[in-house]
Amino acid sequence: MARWVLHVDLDQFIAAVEVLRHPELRGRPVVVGGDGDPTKRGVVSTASYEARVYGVHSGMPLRTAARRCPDAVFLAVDRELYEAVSDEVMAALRSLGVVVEVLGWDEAFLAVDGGDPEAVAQEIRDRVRAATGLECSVGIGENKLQAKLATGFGKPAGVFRLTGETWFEVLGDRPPDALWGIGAKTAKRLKGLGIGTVGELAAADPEALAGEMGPTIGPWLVLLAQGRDHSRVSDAPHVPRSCGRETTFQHDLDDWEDVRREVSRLARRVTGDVAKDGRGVARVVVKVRYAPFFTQTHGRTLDEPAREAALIEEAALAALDAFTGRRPVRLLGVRAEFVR
DNA sequence: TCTGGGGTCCTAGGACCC
DNA sequence: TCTGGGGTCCTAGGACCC
Repeated sequence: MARWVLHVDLDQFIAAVEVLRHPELRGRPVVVGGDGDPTKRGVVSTASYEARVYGVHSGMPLRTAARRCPDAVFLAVDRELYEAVSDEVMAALRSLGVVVEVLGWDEAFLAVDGGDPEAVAQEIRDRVRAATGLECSVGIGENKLQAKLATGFGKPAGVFRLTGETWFEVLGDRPPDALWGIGAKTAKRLKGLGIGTVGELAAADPEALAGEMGPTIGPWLVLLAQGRDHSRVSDAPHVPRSCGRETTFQHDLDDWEDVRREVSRLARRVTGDVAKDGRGVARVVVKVRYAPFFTQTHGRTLDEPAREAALIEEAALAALDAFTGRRPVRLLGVRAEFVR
């Protein structure tokens, strides 16, 4: 195993890419999300640092962002552009000749040998800037978990090293949801068990937590809090387990005939994605989110793996029949699971 | 005041089988 | 009145991440 893991994370990636193509926006609050219209349903994908000062952040409804920062420039999400720039970033990282594991558009792990990881981190920052004009931050750790968490302390445009030696000094008194994989729900459950910090979680009994949180997750949480992680940095190409499409409607769908028509449309879009993949589909799952933001799913397993549009659409409509509620619908989704 | 779209993995309960 | 126990598969829901 390489001595060091480096985690590279682009700073405000989507907003920064938009500023690159609209240089006149540099220094202004920029919010990218939805179709760029903050009066519509949608959330913030990324806000520039100038917008974050106003309390705007990822995941926030666009309407809320517009209220908090009325002077912000709102832009539509442009996936193809971000994918293209992301490819340039990853190519710059691979030019170092090390194993690169891509994690979405704007993040990667690198396995690095040698005694001066800070020098490698600076080299990474220089190469990414030269190739794309973008700034990134780099976390250095003895494993992926340490490196990933280190990056947050290096932002923006910095480098931070987090090791087994400094782990508790840096994270011990923080709440468990500072960790990668623990969110608000799990943090709240842990709090109910008297565990309020990373240090306390690290000292918890894995067996006892298995009883509370499940046989796999319980013991894993303790390892996470101890900063232990034995997973390798891997450049094996990612093989998707499923592919899906979903839509939130600007106005809730009241008429179930409209719902059926939209499910058919989504199923045909998914069929298009499936055709590009080439593998067969084993199961089709339909998701319905009703107006009060309550979500249900139902699926249909195909008699045998298939790629034909008619069969996938038929399975989606059959799955839709399992929904008996006829309340207004705000979101529909169709997901195809590939044969394993 | 509202809450996207793309995913992954784990859990719990029921069905089913021997 | 009592009605095992273990293993596996399937399904829906939950939590999390970018």
